[in-house]
Amino acid sequence: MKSPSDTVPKMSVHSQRGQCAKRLSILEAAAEVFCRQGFAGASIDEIASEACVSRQTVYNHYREKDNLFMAVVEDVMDRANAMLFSTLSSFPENPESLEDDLAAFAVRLSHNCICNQDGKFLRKLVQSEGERYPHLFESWRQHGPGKIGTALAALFSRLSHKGLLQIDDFDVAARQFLALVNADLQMSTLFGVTPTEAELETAARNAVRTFMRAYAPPAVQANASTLKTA
Amino acid sequence: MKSPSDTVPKMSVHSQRGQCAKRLSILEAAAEVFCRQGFAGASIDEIASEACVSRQTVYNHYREKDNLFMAVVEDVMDRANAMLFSTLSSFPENPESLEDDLAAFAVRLSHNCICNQDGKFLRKLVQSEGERYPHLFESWRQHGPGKIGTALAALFSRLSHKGLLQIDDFDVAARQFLALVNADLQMSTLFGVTPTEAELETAARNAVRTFMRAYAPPAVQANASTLKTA
DNA sequence: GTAAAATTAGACACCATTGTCTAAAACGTC
DNA sequence: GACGTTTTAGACAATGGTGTCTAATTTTAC
Repeated sequence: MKSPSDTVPKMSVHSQRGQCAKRLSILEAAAEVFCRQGFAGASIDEIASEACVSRQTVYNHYREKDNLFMAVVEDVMDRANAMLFSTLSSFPENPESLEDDLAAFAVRLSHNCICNQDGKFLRKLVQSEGERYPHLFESWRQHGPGKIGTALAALFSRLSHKGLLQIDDFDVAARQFLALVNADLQMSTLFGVTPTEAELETAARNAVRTFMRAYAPPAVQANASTLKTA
Repeated sequence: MKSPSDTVPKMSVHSQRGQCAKRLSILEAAAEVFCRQGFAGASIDEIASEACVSRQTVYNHYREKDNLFMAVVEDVMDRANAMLFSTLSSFPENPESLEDDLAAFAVRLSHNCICNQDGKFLRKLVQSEGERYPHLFESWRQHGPGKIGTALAALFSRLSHKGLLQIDDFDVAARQFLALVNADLQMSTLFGVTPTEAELETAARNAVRTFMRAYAPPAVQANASTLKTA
């Protein structure tokens, strides 16, 4: 559809903006409604109304409900993926204080990838429709945030080689790190409440403290012990 | 409706058994279908057919869909609750080997309360309908398996007072224990696959090892350290 | 300003589902 | 075997959703 700009600069930015705005508006509303009501419970009318758009416009852009659903999933996954990469790139590879820096990283991870709207959507989605759409689950695991575990494992492996951590199984450690970060947030996230920044920090502190106690090398572990008993 | 048994022993056990069997069959099928399709996606026809019962019979017993749904939730919660209590009562209060016994307990917990059909149902349910039916979530948290954390905290507190563990915050430790046990299983449970007994045991071992490293008192911790380096 | 494209409201056929009703059949008790 | 209860199949109206169509209106491009 895209024509070379030299011959046909027909569709100006403005026109695309108009269409694009509608598309985005629909996508956003659809994500919201699908997340709230599930696929079967969501109606096109509701989505259209929430997007401030006529029902017909929805059909013009996305032919049918299934199609819209797929588009929403793809959109959310792309965004979540980008956010995940961006957050992972802030992993403390040369930490000043490993515990502090890991905790700060854990907060960013919760905030950007787990507790936000996209994270919530994907969790609900994979949980409720993952069995019926196996390719959805597979795509989530391989190209989406599901691979977060693998990525973290690689990062921990580097810290371990530097002698800052003492880890035997990086994949297990990565999964445990994630699990610990989630431990205090699960109640909130399950219910759909976004935790406050303070809650996020407390959860991260608790998680990292336990993680460090389990995986810090002897020297640092001794340090942590004295801190604990102090 | 119930009449005193001295005047009207009309309905014999047999007749009740017939009705009871139908009721249970419907309840079971409904749980299955609601779990698979969600509330909106489940149809009475499908439930009736899966229960080998006519649609009218479903309506005779449970008037309307909402009512049936509530009944299913209550039934599953009661069963899950009973199973939870039963499993918690097997917590190793006087352990021979704390690590081994905790791991065995973790396996029982996963097997009986988390990875079974009821656990899966409740997780999907609370995740997908918890926001729309707040009382459902509240009931899950207070009277259902949601309080598993609190119960575990009390048990850990006893171990801690005995000097077998060194825990500062029992609630945090309990949540972390559960999170660690789930860490390796989340992928499977999210997808809906029931993990094998071997996977359960590996997951439990990994979880308890990390938990012990973080919370074992100095003497035992030294022991674990030597084991680790050996 | 004009023409093309996009958007809108509304009507529409179609289908699935809910919940009711009825008459026949099956089951249980006595 | 007669009676009351439960179950069943099927028809049924009502509802709400999907997806299509059309004609009018608005937006955008030039």
